Amino acid sequence: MPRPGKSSYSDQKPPYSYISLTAMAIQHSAEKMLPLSDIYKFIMERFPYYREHTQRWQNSLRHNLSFNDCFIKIPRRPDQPGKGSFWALHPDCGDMFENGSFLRRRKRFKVLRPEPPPLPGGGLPQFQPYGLNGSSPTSGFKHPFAIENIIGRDYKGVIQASGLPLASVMHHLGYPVSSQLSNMVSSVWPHVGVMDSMASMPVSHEYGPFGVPMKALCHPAGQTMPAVPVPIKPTPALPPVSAIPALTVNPSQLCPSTSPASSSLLEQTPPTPSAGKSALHSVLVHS
DNA sequence: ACATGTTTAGGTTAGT
DNA sequence: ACTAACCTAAACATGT
Repeated sequence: MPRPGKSSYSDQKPPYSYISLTAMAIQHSAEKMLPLSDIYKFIMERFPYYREHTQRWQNSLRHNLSFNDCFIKIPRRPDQPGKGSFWALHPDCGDMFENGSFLRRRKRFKVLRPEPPPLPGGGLPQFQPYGLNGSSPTSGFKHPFAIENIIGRDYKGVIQASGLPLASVMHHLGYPVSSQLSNMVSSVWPHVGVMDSMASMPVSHEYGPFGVPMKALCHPAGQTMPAVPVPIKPTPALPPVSAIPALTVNPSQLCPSTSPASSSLLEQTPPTPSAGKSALHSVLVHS
């Protein structure tokens, strides 16, 4: 497998947004997750432009990690000492870019934060629909991947204080519970096992995503939850970084109006045949 | 102290 | 022109 080499784009600013640079770094890692410092390292090693003004762009990058729901934070296990958490890509973020442009993501549906509900036992909460055209929380949205992050962020205190599983809180709010979230957790935390339905979740583990204790993602022992049907769709995988075309031309040339829409990085093709052997590709194969 | 993470605010740019 | 995505700065909180 090709490995990224030393550098590309000389001192020019690469035609990638911070989101795509970060996604590249994460996707290129063996574990599909990286601590912040390694994301910095990946970018600085490959793009000399980012070896300067580190305060500026690293602040922006941290802002992107926190602000964008396509990135999820995964706490370290006790046997993984070090600073900060790992950052991973949300399982549903595989089609963020289209039309050959890595400067801007495809247009997304607007996600509205739900109003915080009363504590459990205080009645059903009111929530705003998200997605377009008033779609319900359980259907019609195209990019639902922000939801678990929002729930986990907004209701972390409730979850931690009550010991309720995140799935229970989400169910309480009227949200579907993504099986992909469970699958991702189990892939990152193999000892947890597969949580493939709300009715059969493991218990007694310490940590999980969102800074929530693992048990909060699982069923309290002895309790059963009503199963919520969740449509399972295939998760498009991000391509290896070697498949991402290097674009050395003016960014305005990156999105020819005649190019067919493409839904994943893997499907991108270089704008010109010669660009196929572009700077980034060449450094990728000379490690 | 410093790195990491969160949030707000304001400006810029690209797509429609 | 309008909107969404993006960039940058900055204040502040938290963790090591």
